[in-house]
Amino acid sequence: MAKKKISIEDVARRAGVSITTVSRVINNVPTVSKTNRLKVEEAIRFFKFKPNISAQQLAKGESRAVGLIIPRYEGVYSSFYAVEIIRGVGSSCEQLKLDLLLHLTDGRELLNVSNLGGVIFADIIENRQQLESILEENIPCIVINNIIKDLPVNYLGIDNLKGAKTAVTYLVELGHKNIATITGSLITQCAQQRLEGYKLALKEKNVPLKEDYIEKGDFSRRSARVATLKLLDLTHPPTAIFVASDDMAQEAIAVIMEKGLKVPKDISVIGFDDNPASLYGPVSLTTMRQPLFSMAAQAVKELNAIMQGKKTTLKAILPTELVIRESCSHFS
Amino acid sequence: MAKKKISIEDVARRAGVSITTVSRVINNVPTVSKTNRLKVEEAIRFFKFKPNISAQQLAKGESRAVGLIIPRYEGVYSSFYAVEIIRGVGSSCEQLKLDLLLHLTDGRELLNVSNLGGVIFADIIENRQQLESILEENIPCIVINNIIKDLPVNYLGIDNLKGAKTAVTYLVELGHKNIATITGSLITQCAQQRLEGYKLALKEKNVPLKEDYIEKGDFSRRSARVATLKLLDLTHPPTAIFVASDDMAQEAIAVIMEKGLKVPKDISVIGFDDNPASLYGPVSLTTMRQPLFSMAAQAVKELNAIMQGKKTTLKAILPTELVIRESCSHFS
DNA sequence: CTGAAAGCGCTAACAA
DNA sequence: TTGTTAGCGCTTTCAG
Repeated sequence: MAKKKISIEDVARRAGVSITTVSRVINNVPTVSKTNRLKVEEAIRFFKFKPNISAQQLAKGESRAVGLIIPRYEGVYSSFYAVEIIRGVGSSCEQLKLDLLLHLTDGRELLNVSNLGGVIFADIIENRQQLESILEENIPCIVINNIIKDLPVNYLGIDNLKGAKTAVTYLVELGHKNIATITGSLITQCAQQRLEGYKLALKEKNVPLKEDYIEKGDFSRRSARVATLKLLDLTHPPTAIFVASDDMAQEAIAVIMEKGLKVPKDISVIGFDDNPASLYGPVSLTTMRQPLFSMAAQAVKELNAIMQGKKTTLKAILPTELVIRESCSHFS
Repeated sequence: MAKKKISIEDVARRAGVSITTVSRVINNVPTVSKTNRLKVEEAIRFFKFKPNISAQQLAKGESRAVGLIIPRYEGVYSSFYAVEIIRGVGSSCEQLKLDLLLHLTDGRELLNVSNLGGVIFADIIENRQQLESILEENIPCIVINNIIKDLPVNYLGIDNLKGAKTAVTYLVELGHKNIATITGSLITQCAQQRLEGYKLALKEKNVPLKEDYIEKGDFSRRSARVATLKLLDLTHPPTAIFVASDDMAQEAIAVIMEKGLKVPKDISVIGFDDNPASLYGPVSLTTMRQPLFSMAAQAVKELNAIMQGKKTTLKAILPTELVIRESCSHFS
């Protein structure tokens, strides 16, 4: 902590007022005379005084800091996901003047949130214990990117099921019958849901499900490459692939082109994310847009409202949107 | 903050000891009898007691939290850089049981670090004021990815100049005479240094510098695409390109291939980063490896040492390393 | 080995 | 509009 110790008292002395008055100025309490306010402000500037946050938190019994808990599973970081979440949360925190405490966790130990005003869980993977313990402490909390029905918790998720269904239905309606999928890491709820949506769409459209057409990836480009190669090697390769992330979809397209095939002429590819990078490949990617950044930003706003007692619960699921570009075409 | 208020006092009462003894147990002070220690531990478990961090900080006058300040310039996040830094810092903080406070900043307002034990600046871009003010406060501080000679500050940088020079020299030694470069965002020191290194290498090898061969990018794939197209449209297009980031290099390769040219047969491309994604394109990328993750992780360790008074200064520059893969070949 | 008591820097009644 | 005073929950002398 800071070595020098200019405290509220020094400021008070120089301004010739009580520390209470200084405190009032700091906290923008209106009942301070103009003269005193000016004197205090001068003294603050003079000392470059900044209030001690720990003391403020202790005295007020509240905090303007939010904790962002990110599970540390293999490949979170390569998945475009973590970055968007951190950006969204960070940007909203900056706007609302909230401090942001970032916690990468393997879920093994409980969190001490005594200096936090609220907590955001960016997905829940192998760390339900932490969530449950936070819930007991009765501190404002929101889970994002995960829909949790069996716990009394606020969440803000994305409709991955419907998103995937929309994507695959789109492929079916383009005339495709042989539609494969490359999944994300199935320890995540979103990857599970996207796989579910894939199955559901086929079922509704009476397209038979082939186990060979389901390739398990883990959101890494590497896994997408392996998966795509396997799909291309099948006796009856698919004519369309639904890939669980844009990043993996880009890799799939690269592999397909390396084999001398064309996208979308020979094989259609649809992704999931709407990663801006998808615009600048050899073929611009048709994809399902999911609002990660705004989900994260909104979560902070909602959390802030809850922290201020303006709101109590939140259970919301954000929609995705089909973005049609060049990587899918009619089956011919 | 937590609504329930089990304090050290509750624990003391249940254990039948003074709060001082409880405090001793919490802080692992050895002078506590085994019986008392056990009683206290039982009570802590019973109440699921977690010490109030703000109170601890206030009483101790020190903090185990480090602030990571990330400048908010256009495109930080698309640059692989921020993610690696956050990962490295986050991972080290977890190991050392340090809290991590993340602050995305546009550099406009000063930071209140009263609840921090130390600060890491991830690059300095338009926020020197913040740095200078921190320096005045005399709080442990390290700047990473930036070499600052004119301020008495600890830094841990990367030898971008030499790295770029090595890369370009490698191209020259492969027989190339027409070597272009696509720069990163020149408001960053690293991009400037890489451009400098490019020029230096050409000079040393007596290869004339052509202004046409210097294309300004900004670390985004988009900018790389534009730049590459311009280079290919020149009357005498380059036979080799040094690109300031792997991400941009990948895009350059994509563009080159779209034009029906081959990498490295027609044009050699070398990147900078050693982004794992570079392995999985159509051509695996030759690049300069820079140790971002470990730089960040090391910064935390050094900062921790400084916070504990075990060390006082740090001025270090980490080397880069040429990683030869498939995207460069002899000029023929 | 243990506990009483004095603060850490600030806020929040309560009086004035 | 202002100041006095009593804490917030914890650590840390200092006696014992």
